[in-house]
Amino acid sequence: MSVTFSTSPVQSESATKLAYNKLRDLLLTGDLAPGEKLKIDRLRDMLGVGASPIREALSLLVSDQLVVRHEQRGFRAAATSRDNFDEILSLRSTLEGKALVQSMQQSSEEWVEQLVLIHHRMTRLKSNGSDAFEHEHKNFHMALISNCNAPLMLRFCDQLYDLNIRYRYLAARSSDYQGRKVDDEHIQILDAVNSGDADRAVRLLRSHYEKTGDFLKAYI
Amino acid sequence: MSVTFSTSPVQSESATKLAYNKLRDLLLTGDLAPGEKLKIDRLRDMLGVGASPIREALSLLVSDQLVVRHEQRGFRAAATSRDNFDEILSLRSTLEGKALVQSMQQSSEEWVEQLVLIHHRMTRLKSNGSDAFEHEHKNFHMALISNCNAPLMLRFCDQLYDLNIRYRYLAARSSDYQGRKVDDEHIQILDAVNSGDADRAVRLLRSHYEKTGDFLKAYI
DNA sequence: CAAAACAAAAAAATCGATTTTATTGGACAG
DNA sequence: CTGTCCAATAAAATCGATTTTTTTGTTTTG
Repeated sequence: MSVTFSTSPVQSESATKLAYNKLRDLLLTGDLAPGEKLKIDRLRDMLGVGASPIREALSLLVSDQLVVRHEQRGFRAAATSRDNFDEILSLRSTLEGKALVQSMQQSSEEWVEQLVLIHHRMTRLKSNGSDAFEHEHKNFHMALISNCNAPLMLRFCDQLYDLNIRYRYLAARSSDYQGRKVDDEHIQILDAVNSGDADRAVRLLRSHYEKTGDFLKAYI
Repeated sequence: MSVTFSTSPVQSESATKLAYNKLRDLLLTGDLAPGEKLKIDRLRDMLGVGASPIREALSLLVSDQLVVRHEQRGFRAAATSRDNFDEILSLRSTLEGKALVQSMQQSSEEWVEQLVLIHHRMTRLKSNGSDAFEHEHKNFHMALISNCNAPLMLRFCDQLYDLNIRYRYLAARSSDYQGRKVDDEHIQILDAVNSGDADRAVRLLRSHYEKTGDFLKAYI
């Protein structure tokens, strides 16, 4: 396969995709606060693209549940609530538990090696809440369940992860928030996966979420 | 509260919502076939609205998993596959099972009465595959789990219902498809709900899906 | 003074036209 | 022939302007 370099070597992404990524980021970090009105013109100025890509991106985010649309009165950042947080946790527990079991049932050498690698990369970045760490942390959690061969479930888990992390960022805005030490738990889960003990892995994963959940609830 | 009739009494829905509803319908029934290219111009002509609402509606359908978007090469109706069908069934079983248990745990007089009413309306329309019946059938299944007080889960179940029903419509296009008799099963589930036996209700609901699933698999 | 009616402003929604990108169908070289 | 290159076409993506709807603030009326 030959590649031409006559045109730009970097695949320039579409304005819609760019808007989608930036908006999602702003929503997850809370720069666009829960419940906030999302005026097209303002976003147009912020992101430097036209109204059409903005509206398309917002439409994508509607089904991601990060944005709500009110007929003829525009878009808003989805609200947050204690109930919503609890539900996210409960659903993650159910779905990721199921996905982890399935992943382990068809475990493979490659998958486990991949997990170890991603875990290594994540720990190198420390749990300092940097964007790079957050990215690898999501990577790690998704990798843990990625071997389940169930794309729909993974898509739901991905969505739920994002909905969940928004609460973490919101908590981080609180002045007295201190990130929780979690790498011990990650290592234990990884160990259970490695030893093929699915029951233990799921139990640890759930406990990991419960602990993080209880910790975060103080800041909601 | 007073109502003026000086303007149209029917709240005219936005072009986007109209496009969304029509497109979803076309996708669910298979009029827009799995894998089919969805050209904006063609849809524009079909639905009589401009490109912007079409693109917005398609973006909404992307996250609904009924449409896939390929960067710079437009939209396609999501493909179907045996694996996809199996996964939908498995997820419905998990999520609706959970939702039904939660609904029953906080069961109320109103909710059960609502169920009975919706079941009545559904049976009156016979299981003849008419649009009206299909609508009530979805109503019934959603009502069954609607008391769970878990909007995210309901949203997932709604999505999965739609993904699932597409396979039913596709099967119905096969010349030798005969709809399955299902009302006995509905009645049994309703009975279990009414008697407060959650285990039995969930068992029956799952068996209902398994039977329908096995039946449909012959036509995939 | 409270509530309705209206006008002005702002914002959402939509359209038509333009720009960018991908696809198609030869023409040509090896 | 077979694959590469190029031009013509088709389609996607985006923009700017227009239309429609909602919101806001003011005035009028009972």
